[in-house]
Amino acid sequence: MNVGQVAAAAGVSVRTLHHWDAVGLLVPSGRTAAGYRAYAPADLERLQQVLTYRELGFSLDDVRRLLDDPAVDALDHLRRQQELLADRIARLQSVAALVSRAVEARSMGIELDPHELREVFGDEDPTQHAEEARERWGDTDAYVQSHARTSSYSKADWLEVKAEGEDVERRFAEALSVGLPADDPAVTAIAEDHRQHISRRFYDCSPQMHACLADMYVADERFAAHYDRRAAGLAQYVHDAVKANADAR
Amino acid sequence: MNVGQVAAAAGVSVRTLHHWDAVGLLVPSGRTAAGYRAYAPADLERLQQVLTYRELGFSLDDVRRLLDDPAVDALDHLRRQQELLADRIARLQSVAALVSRAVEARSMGIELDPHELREVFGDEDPTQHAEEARERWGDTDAYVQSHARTSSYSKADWLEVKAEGEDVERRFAEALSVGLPADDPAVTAIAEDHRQHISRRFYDCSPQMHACLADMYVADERFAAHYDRRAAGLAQYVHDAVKANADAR
DNA sequence: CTTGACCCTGACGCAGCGTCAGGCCACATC
DNA sequence: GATGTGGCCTGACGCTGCGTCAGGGTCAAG
Repeated sequence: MNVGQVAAAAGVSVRTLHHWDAVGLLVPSGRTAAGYRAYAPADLERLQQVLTYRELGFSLDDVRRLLDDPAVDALDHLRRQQELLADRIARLQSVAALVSRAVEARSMGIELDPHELREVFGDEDPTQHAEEARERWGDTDAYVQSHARTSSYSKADWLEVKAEGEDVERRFAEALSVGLPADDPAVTAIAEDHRQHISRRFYDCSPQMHACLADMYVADERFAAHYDRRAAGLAQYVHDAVKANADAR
Repeated sequence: MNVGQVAAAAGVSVRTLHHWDAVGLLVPSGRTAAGYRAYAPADLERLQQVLTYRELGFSLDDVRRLLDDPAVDALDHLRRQQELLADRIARLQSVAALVSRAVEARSMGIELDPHELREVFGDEDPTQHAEEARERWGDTDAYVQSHARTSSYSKADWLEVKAEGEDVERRFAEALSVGLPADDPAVTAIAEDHRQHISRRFYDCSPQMHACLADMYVADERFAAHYDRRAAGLAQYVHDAVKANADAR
């Protein structure tokens, strides 16, 4: 096979193959009389491994060293690539989950601490963070579902979501200001509306899950601050109302 | 604050701050008499945002535009970031699938043929043209819908989708080879199946939209080449069948 | 007043290619 | 056999996001 065909098959440019040849990463095993590069089947196999390692973010130099190590054979490479890919995918998924959380937080008017964002991208143990995230958010299904839904929301959808959230909060604040106890049926009804808002817009939120969220509203400073900015003690009030609503169900 | 302090605080090099100054990404709001860069609190705030966006993989140019354009808000960026992450995850998953197949093939002593390569890395990979697709169709409802659906597809789903597409193409090719005219009911029926395949798997595709797609199948070389590789004239044939089907509806 | 740790502005280098430029091959068509 | 047309070749320069000197001014302490 000549460069053009190989490039098309591999989804890279001819220039890229030239470059890989020049740096000794993938040197075609033959040339035609006219000097055309001729790629043999073995070259294509190496090409596939180059592509995979490159996809994984290795530098060309690293890839070359990996593939030129005579102690490691093709099958070893493939197995290693499988592991690396699995790690990488898991890591990206945890990043995606974080971004989703940022989107949710944003839609409620809360800015995520950039510090927190950076934690994920730093050189920390990815599994550790994934566990922590799962601990905080309880259910991975909720993530997946939330992401699936919100990723198709238009700007207008987001405005609606925000308006709904606003409305619920306003009603909570009003109930608090007129002195209704948090377990009053009128207030737990607002909590129920809140739960259904989440279920409709983000993910199926059971009363138990909702109670979990409520805990976070007081435990997480940012959420607490968000509510308390509207009215002093609102975070605790919402928490109590949600708990009362969950108990009633 | 001067460069050294800011660099230490932010965990970047002084050279990096120089660079960001030079390209207008983060220009300190003051200079001392001696020409030393003087960073104000507002500069540090901007720095935080730069760091965050940079971690998220935006180019410096993009970051500058994001921060300097008051019309776009952070929510948009986060959502865009969600999409990019979903794309990358999907891509890595398909690479992982290929590697797994390569392992199986290897352990059975079978060589992997170049066609397999193309499936993942080449022009038949469904995620490969994601960037271009966004550029061309990013604003359309169809794109948004398609992305929302496909982002939740598993590896197995993709295999099904591909098999369905394969089947439709095979039937078209067969109809062509036995000499059926493109507007024969048996052929427009295949076109209809094709349309419903798209509607089920990607986005609601009206007959009109389908006709538009058909135009592209002959106009866009890559699509044309894709069909014509299976059988000479197939792109045009599919185009005609789809048009006839659209007219009949 | 010196010393050493800062700061400044160029300027070059690096990866991993994209993108011409200039020229040779291959195959089809007139 | 001439003439396209398109693919191949080898340079060579450009780009991003800085690292890394080089040559020189500045500041606070001793």
